[in-house]
Amino acid sequence: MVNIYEIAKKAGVSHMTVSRAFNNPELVSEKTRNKIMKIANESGYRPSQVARSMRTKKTNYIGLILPDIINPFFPEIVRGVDDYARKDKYNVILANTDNDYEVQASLVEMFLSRGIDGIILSGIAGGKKDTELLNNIIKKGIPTVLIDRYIPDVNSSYVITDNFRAAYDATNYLVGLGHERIGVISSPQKIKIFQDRLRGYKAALNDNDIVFRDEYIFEGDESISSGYKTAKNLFTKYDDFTAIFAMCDFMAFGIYKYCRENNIIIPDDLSVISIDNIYTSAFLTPPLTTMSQKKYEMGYSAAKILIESIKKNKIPDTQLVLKAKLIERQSCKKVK
Amino acid sequence: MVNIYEIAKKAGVSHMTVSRAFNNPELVSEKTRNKIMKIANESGYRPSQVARSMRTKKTNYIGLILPDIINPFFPEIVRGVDDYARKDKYNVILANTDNDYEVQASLVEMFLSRGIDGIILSGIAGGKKDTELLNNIIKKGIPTVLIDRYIPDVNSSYVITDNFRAAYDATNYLVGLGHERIGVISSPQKIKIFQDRLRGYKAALNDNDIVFRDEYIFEGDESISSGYKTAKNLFTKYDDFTAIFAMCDFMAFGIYKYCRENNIIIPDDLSVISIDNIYTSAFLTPPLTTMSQKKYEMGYSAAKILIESIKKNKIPDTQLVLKAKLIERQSCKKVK
DNA sequence: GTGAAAGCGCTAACAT
DNA sequence: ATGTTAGCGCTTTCAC
Repeated sequence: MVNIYEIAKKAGVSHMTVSRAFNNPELVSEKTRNKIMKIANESGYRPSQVARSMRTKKTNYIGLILPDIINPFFPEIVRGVDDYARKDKYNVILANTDNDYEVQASLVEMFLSRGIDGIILSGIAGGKKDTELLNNIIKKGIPTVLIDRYIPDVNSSYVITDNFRAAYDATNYLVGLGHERIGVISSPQKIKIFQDRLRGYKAALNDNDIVFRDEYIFEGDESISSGYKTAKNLFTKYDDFTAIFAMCDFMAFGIYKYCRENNIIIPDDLSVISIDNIYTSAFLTPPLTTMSQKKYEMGYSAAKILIESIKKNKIPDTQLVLKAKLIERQSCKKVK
Repeated sequence: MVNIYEIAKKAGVSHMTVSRAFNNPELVSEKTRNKIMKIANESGYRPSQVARSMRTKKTNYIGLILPDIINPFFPEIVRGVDDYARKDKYNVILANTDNDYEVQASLVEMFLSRGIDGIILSGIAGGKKDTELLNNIIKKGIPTVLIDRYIPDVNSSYVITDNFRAAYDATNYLVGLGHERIGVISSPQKIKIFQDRLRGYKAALNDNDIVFRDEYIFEGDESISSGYKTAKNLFTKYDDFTAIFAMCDFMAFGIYKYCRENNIIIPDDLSVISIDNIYTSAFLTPPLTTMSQKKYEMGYSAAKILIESIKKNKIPDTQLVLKAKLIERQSCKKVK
């Protein structure tokens, strides 16, 4: 590939003038600059980012680590990250982990070896190993922003949804529709944000003078199949719930499946609300009422926080909490 | 960051021995190697990929350009690409274009400047500008593999679905169920693969002695809203179709929406089949019968083809055509 | 406004 | 099995 010296030679200037013409055009006389640019264009010259990174110790890459891009929760986040990053001439390196700690750790190593400028960690599970990993990254001074989930004991920058509020609002909405017996299809309570959601549910019941019952909580994971199985458990044990609050859309998808197979009509026999608003939840029958998480904005803001602090050469410390928004569709109905 | 010379010094060897210990361990005595590795670990040494790339002219990056990761067609492709790439210690740089030619072109420039080793182009629209861009890339000798869409006049490597066959099978399936009046909700016929699908539809009718009628083709784009609008057009003009073949799942989603709003019951009043099998089409009511494209495999194979040819230092020339598979769910029904 | 020298961290090529 | 030298293409620093 043609390099800076060739251009310099053709233009009759030193290679430094060429470098300046690209990086600090104001330091080069207009005439010289135009000449250089013309020659560069004709020669198909492109500054080598690799060589530049070598000197500057900046690569303009950010690493984006997430469990699985196939999960419809993530694509919007990725899009948000990419959109902000590209505006600032950063590129995004994407990598899936399937929540495997070993993979996560080796990715971090790989990223460091590649000299990436910062990391966005989305959907980190939050176990002991994860905490260790995150602490490690922070100790190394790599700018890092968490998305969607945070780890309580670790002082890191993050962008998350107000999970307490989202669950509170969802529950409150059901109560407003007259529901009192509201089951919960819960995601793992070992994960902080789901604890927050459960607290929101309890608080809403409490504020409406409805007694909370532990037996109404049915815990699964975050998959459609788990939603299905957990719904089955619930209906095997009780048949008098008028509504279910699912902690994520995927779990609601599973509930839909169970109901379809068992002739339970949503919303006539059962109201369903959840949290997420993934792309296709609007196309279920009936369209799913859900608390929409601002996924795109989460990605966009996380990239903004990360890149701004990279530029200032400091560790990001912003903690951003976004409100979820009720998307009223047709899976909930008034009772009595 | 600690470099190769520091490790060399601590280990009492030359920097080349350290380099070899990492890159060609068999050339270093076991004793020396162990010593080096121990010191490297303790010092937190990681070879700099940037410096390595500088010398070797290989970055182990591949660029993945696609219209929009939010479109559920793409995440599985991305996952396939990432899975293969990472096995070979490559990383994927992801970028969205919204089918904007300018963005595509500037991305290619950016990638070249970054010295990426190859490009995967997914869902390229196929207009004149796109053809120009692709020709340009090929002329520059950048290893490139297309996914999902190919450009007929350009001799490039690609991985696509057998679109003719997919449409043929879909249509044939409907005919087998007794349908004869089958409308088509088509994606843009200026795009080659959709022409292929239309040919498949025609061929299946022909083979079953059903006359093809041009008026039965209703063209939209590839969005849900377009599916809705196009379905509306169709039903305004005709009310006696027993089945519709939609060229992509998104269009089918739009049809579902229209039907729900107009009390047309799928599959009792209307059978619907399409092509894609995106993640959530199984969760529509009724679950969508569709020709499943092997999206993950498309991504995986494209990465394989690309990376293998990068390693052999040649331009990829494999053209891979994958069969779509009928996923029989509940949106189609026998007539009469 | 422009240039010369040095060096970022590594590997290729050659030497021992 | 190990070492020496040179140089990849840039930017930083200092000089004019």
